[in-house]
Amino acid sequence: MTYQSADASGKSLGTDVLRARPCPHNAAASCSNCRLSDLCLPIALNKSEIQQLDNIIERNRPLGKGEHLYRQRDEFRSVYAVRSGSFKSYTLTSDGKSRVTGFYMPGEILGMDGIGTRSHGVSTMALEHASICEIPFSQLERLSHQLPNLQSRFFAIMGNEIVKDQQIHTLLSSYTAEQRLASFLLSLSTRYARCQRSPDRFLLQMTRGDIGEYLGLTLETVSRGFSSLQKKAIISVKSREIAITDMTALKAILGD
Amino acid sequence: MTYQSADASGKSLGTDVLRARPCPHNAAASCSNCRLSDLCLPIALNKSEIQQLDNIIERNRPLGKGEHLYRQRDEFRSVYAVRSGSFKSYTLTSDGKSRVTGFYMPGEILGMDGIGTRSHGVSTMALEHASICEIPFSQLERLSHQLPNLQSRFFAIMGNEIVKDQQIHTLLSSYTAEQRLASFLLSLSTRYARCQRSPDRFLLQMTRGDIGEYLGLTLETVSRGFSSLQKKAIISVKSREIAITDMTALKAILGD
DNA sequence: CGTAGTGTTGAATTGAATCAAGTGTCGTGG
DNA sequence: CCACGACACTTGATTCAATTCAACACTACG
Repeated sequence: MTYQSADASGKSLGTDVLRARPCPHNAAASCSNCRLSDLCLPIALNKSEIQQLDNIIERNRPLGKGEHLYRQRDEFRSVYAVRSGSFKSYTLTSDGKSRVTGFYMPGEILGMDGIGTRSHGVSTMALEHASICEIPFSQLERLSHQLPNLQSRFFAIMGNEIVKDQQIHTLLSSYTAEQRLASFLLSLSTRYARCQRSPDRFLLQMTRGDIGEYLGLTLETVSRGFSSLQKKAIISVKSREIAITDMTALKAILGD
Repeated sequence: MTYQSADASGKSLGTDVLRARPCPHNAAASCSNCRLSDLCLPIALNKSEIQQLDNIIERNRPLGKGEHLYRQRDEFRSVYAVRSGSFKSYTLTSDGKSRVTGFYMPGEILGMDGIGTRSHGVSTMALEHASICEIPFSQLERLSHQLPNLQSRFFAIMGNEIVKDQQIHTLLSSYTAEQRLASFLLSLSTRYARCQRSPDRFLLQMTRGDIGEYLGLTLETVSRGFSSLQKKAIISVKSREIAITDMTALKAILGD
């Protein structure tokens, strides 16, 4: 289900913020008029460059909740920009358990795990109705070769991905359960803000189990963590709806 | 201290393997005759391309043990290829503790954490006498723009770094202390093999504390883990010297 | 020779996992 | 339209793996 219907439950935390402005599914038929263009691949490209990028992008049919964009071991062909909705990437461990490696929101690039190995190291699944821009990598390489700005931009995107991964490394190797959750919520908050949505009131599209698999915790610990943060009046939780009521305190949990 | 002197203690685990073939410090004055060229940046480049790459590389004076290559928040200028010796990258957390984000061995590329942000997110320090090839990034970008093979190669290197980081994410979020150690030793083993050194007999250049900071464990747990693996006759440990005596069993620890 | 850094091991403690029970919600099909 | 089953979530009790605290051994080096 999408956030709209969840909000329609009547027991929602608050106003219509959660219902407002779903990221556009069909609106943008090109990068030029996509309102995510200032946080996606096109940053730092001029009009004609964006036009050329546009030409190689394939805008496929939207994915339904639970549908896979690609699966672990699939041959790598493309990277993807999230246009609307959200995704999770995950691996299956040798004993069959799944581990979430990342969540992706509008304007973010995913699928870069296949670039070096030519095969995807993780599976990626839509967490809700979602749409993507598919960017065939061989064409992206060819175009990057013609447009220095695009090459630079893609190097930067990959560099940022590396930084993000290193930060998670640090988080997993030294934070307590509550610190991990605080950090997770803050990350969602800034990313929602980036795509013009409320930074202190949003709907989780993933389950407690997904969050746990991402943060190295069990779903019970995630649930207890939310309860505990709520008891401290730092957040307010109603099932998937989160409101951050004391941003300062939330940040303080990460260490003073 | 270098591995030579440690080996000279007289209580070494075995033969002269640890002493043999230190990765060359001064030998390679160019990529063309560097014996790491088949695992470093030059892979997939032809002779003339390697020549051009060579021209932008700066081969600085070697670093002594404990010296920094760059520090967190330093302006980003270059990426680096390890020529000899080994390095650790680490961050300082808000409460002053350090967390190791990676170890780097000959032929590996480091410093990519600065590409997106234009400033280094971690500090990098030599774990022993070591030498590096500095590759000024603006020049690398310019040259990549001229040489599609180099652009491809660097995309691949960054992609592999992302995959490696995701694997560590999985490791930290689901492995036990002993599994983390087993995985760490296996990683070192394959990387030593790649640079022509023994895969089952090597010297750790990092402290138990470093390993713990990398794997999200305390140094005591690392020490106990080594002792436990030794008791099971899977490895043999004498301070920094490691011999893997039962590779199959070591791999089996990671899950059947 | 003494000191600082590194490593080992033991005992006590603890934070999160596991096990378990129960509630709430949603979608489906009768 | 309601009942049913599947899932998601919460909370409590217990267990356990790793941390913390502590003491001591080894090595390297000024």
